[in-house]
Amino acid sequence: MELAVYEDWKENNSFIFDKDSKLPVYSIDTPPPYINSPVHIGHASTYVIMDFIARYKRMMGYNVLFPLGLDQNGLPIEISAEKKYKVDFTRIGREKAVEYCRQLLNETTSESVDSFFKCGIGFSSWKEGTQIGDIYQTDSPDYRAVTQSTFIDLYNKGLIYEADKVVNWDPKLQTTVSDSEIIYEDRPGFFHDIVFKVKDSGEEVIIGTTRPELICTCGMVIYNPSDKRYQHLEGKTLITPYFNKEVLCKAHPSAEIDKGTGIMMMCSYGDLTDIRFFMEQKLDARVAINKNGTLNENAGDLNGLKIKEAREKIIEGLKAQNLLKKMTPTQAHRTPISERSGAAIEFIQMKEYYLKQLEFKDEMRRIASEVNIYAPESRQILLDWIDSVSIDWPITRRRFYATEVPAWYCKKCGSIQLAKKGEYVQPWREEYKGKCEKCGGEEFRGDERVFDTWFDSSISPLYILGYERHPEFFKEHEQCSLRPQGKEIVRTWLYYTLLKDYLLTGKTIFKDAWIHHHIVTEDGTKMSKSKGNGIDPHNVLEKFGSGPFRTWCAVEGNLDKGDFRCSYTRIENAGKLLEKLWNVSKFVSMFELTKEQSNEIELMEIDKWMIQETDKIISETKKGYEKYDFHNPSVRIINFIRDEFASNYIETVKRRAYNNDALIKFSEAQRNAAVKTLRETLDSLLLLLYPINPAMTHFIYKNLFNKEIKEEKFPNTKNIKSTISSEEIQLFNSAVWKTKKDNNLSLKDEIKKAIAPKSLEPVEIELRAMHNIKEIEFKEKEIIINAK
RNA sequence: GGGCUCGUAGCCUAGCGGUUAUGGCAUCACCCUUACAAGGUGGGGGUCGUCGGUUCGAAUCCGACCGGGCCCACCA
Repeated sequence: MELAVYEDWKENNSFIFDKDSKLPVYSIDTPPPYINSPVHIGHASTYVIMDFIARYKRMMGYNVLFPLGLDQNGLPIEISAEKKYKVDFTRIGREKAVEYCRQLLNETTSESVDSFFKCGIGFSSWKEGTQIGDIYQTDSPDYRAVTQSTFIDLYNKGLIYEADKVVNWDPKLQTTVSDSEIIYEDRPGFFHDIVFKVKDSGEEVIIGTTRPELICTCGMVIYNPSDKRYQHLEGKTLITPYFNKEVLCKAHPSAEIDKGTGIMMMCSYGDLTDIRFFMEQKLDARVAINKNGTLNENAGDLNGLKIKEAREKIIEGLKAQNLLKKMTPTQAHRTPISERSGAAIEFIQMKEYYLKQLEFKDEMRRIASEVNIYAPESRQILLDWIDSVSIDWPITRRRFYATEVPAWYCKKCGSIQLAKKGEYVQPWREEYKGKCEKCGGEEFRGDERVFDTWFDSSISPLYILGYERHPEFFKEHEQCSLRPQGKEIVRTWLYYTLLKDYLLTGKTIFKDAWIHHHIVTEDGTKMSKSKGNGIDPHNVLEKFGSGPFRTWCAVEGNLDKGDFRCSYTRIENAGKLLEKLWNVSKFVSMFELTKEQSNEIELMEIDKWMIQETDKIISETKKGYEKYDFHNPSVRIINFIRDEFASNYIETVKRRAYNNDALIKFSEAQRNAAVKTLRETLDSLLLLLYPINPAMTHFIYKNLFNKEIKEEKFPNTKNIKSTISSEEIQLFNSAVWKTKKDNNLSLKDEIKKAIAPKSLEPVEIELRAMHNIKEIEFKEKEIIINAK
């Protein structure tokens, strides 16, 4: 049933974004999921909550831009293509690699798009295209052209420079590897105790190392400042064994007293600590490892040997000179390993482009404080990250399926030639059309590098708002209303977006950011494919439908405050809450008013009470929804429907609505008032729940009021006051029910006498009719029920 | 190792200085009452992680510790 509703909305482009509309725009920078992996329950939940936001904002009169993006760039695509077609990209060449990626993407049915559809999400559009609101792909020429044009702009602003950088290098696959692809393994190794000599005294200093072949790159020897054993070496010059080079000895806190011999040699590019050390001490890094995993001329007679061979050779050499004291096996030497090849990672230097960020840290702090972050606690993640930024942003990678650096270099003078803005170019396979601006040269080398994935994705808000492509629209709506995203990518996606868009436009790109936590398993641990403890949204949708799932997303808790625990039972239980709404609606739909009847209304006190209570819940809900809090309002609404509306109000006015009781007769106007209040209250409640449960509320609304709920506005308060206290009426009804129960009476049985609080006096007739009370007396606060 | 965050009944959650701690799920008992048994009504269940401190008063503020979770880094 609900799928038919969704289908209908999709067919009729019900939520299409009209960029020429006069309504205020509310724009959502929806995170583009990777399309080649199925939707995870975590994705499904967060997109559902985004849909709550979009639907609520539409009810508030906004023209909501809620586009779906599909991320089709980068490593995940490359890896699955390699796996699927059983090819090795480093062997087959770039042309073919890109073709395989394209093939993979063509063959991938957009399963995730279908899942979002079945969740009842109302994106602005369901068709792919380049108009504002359309489904967009991050690998489309349109998107990539914008990415390239931002590079050109930033380059021309002098914010991008090229510099040498140390990269993770996989010598086996011949490629750079990103940090996330590195795993650490405990590999057995050896501590080699080798002998350094003090230059002036000839004193022997024993240093332990696991990488003796890197002695040639040793730039300094350090010990801990509080280590008494070595203090006499401060400032002395040591001679390295085998290579006989001079290095300085200094105290430095990164040497630990208990490790090895307590004194260590710092080599360029043994590991990342070394790299940082060299930068800090401003030492010249001497690179000894080639891309193919062999040592170079810096390694003296080890030149040309593979790392392993070099290590064996130098050990022999040291032994011969009696400079190797002993080799101690270490069982747990944590070694960085390439996840894909199993090869030990080496660190080598390569030229990369950098985007300046260090000089904008203060500006970024200001921007971080300007964005409204929900929940505010998450702002700290961003601030902490800004504080810890210590190098400019390296934006280039040596990969295949990503946006290319739009640059060529003159073969004659080496100067850079940038592509024209607005065109998507692939310099690695295309010729530069033109002459060198500097020397008039006509031959060029195309840049072979591609951009870091965050360089692409950090323009998503610009892209969806028509940057560079729909200038008039962008000019008017350049601040994006909302960035919804996970907390784990605050330091990447959120930070880089704020940074890059500030550098491009000088503005704070987002008004609000909603930072969500994660969906975890029932025992609070992370869902992971390898453990097989995940919950598949397809199963959930198949078993229960989107209604219970969406309700669960709303009532479970505040996803911006902490993790959700997920299980089938929890979702199933959430679905039960909807049953009440359905039954209540069935009851209310039994009563209708003709035009004449609705003009003849005499509100009784209990009706006023219901209207007053509905007013309260409308304002509370609005307050919550404004803060992207759907949990507290939805729980309140559901409780309200059950406790106040169904159990108390409906039970009380039931007889008045039927008005066919032989003993108690109500006037026509009084009866009409009950029906009107029933219908109007339900109307409001359905509207409040529409963002959470669009299909069910749509269905009821259509049947009951014959109107399209998606075109309705958020309900207004009526400002009617009542003297009845909610607490007292609920307590009184409860007391009667309990007395009957305690006395084994049926609910129809008679109560002889009841004493009720004074405020309930206006409801006397209805209370008597409802509970079958013979005599009722009103006193200040008391409730006494006499059954017999 | 560094940082962030969270510990409230079997499970989840509200409260975040002031009567007897909120609600849901689960559990137990009773009930086909003309919207509703995929339901209704009622009940039981808590030393608010532990230990100190501030205060007339602490779940709430401060400190230490214990235990989850996440992010980052990973050591000659």
